[in-house]
Amino acid sequence: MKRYLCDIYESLHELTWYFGCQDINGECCGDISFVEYRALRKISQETNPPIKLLKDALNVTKSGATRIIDRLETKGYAVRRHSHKDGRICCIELTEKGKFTVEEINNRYASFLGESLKDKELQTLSNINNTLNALVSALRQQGLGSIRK
Amino acid sequence: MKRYLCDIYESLHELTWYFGCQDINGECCGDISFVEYRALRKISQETNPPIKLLKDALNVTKSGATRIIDRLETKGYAVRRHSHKDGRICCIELTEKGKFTVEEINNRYASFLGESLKDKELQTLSNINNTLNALVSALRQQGLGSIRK
DNA sequence: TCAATATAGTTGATTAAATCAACTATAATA
DNA sequence: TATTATAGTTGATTTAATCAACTATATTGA
Repeated sequence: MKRYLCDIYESLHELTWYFGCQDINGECCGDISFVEYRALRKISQETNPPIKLLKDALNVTKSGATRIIDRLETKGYAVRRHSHKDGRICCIELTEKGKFTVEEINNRYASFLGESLKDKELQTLSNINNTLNALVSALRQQGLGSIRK
Repeated sequence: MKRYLCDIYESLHELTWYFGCQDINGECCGDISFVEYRALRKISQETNPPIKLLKDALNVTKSGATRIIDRLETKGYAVRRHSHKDGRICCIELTEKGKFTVEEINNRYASFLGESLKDKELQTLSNINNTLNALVSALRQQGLGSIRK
């Protein structure tokens, strides 16, 4: 049991290295940083999320989130819209450029992954997928909420 | 195939969130940052690695690596030793405090993981482990070297 | 052998990006 | 309607990275 956990932890660390903090061969993100990419991804998965949601998703402070959006806005990847329902909230929306870019980067990572797994059986891929899903939902269940102000 | 890849990529992103960039409930690292922890881990896995190895492992520039070691040294987690074989190289060594700390943090993460998986069969854990290993070695094979100066 | 080149690491200056604390504005509540 | 809570922004500061120039040692090859 302990042995398995340590090995799994070890693997997760290494996976993290590949997917968690860096470009792929220097060609990931053009003029956006990795957190900015993560922000774009999150925005693309939600419908007009408020800044607070990004703060939690990215685990930064709210001023940190404000600034990430500032940067994305300046570079033309996203815009702030005022909420009609609640005047305090601003809803983040991707521009066309933002949508295009997040897709492009997603594809680059996915094809890197595809390249790595190109010799695997379909069954193996399905296994990997199921296993990761199980792992993710176990972790998600346990929580680990945002810890920043 | 494409579908699997996207899902897998999605899971990896989420795993990354849990293990790749942040503290666990604010209680991970005390006075060391996440990259510093990664550096400690790497040092603990090698025998007196030179700075260059850390630069590659952490994907930072060599001056970046120098500074990470500076910090670890100042805080008493590691020391530089001169190589006897090659005067240009300095070998990084963990102090007792460093060894203790990296173990402690490893355990904290592993037990977070263990908590999440506590209801799983041993067989399931074994599956997860095998699957992750397969994934990691596939990625490792494909490369993705350091891209910093 | 020794000049040229390569490698390992450090340092000063700069930049990027985060934090904190104080602030404005709106909404919820009692 | 006064109080409190929530969403977001801003100025000042801090952390930690980069780049370019540097020192020191090792390797190479004419």
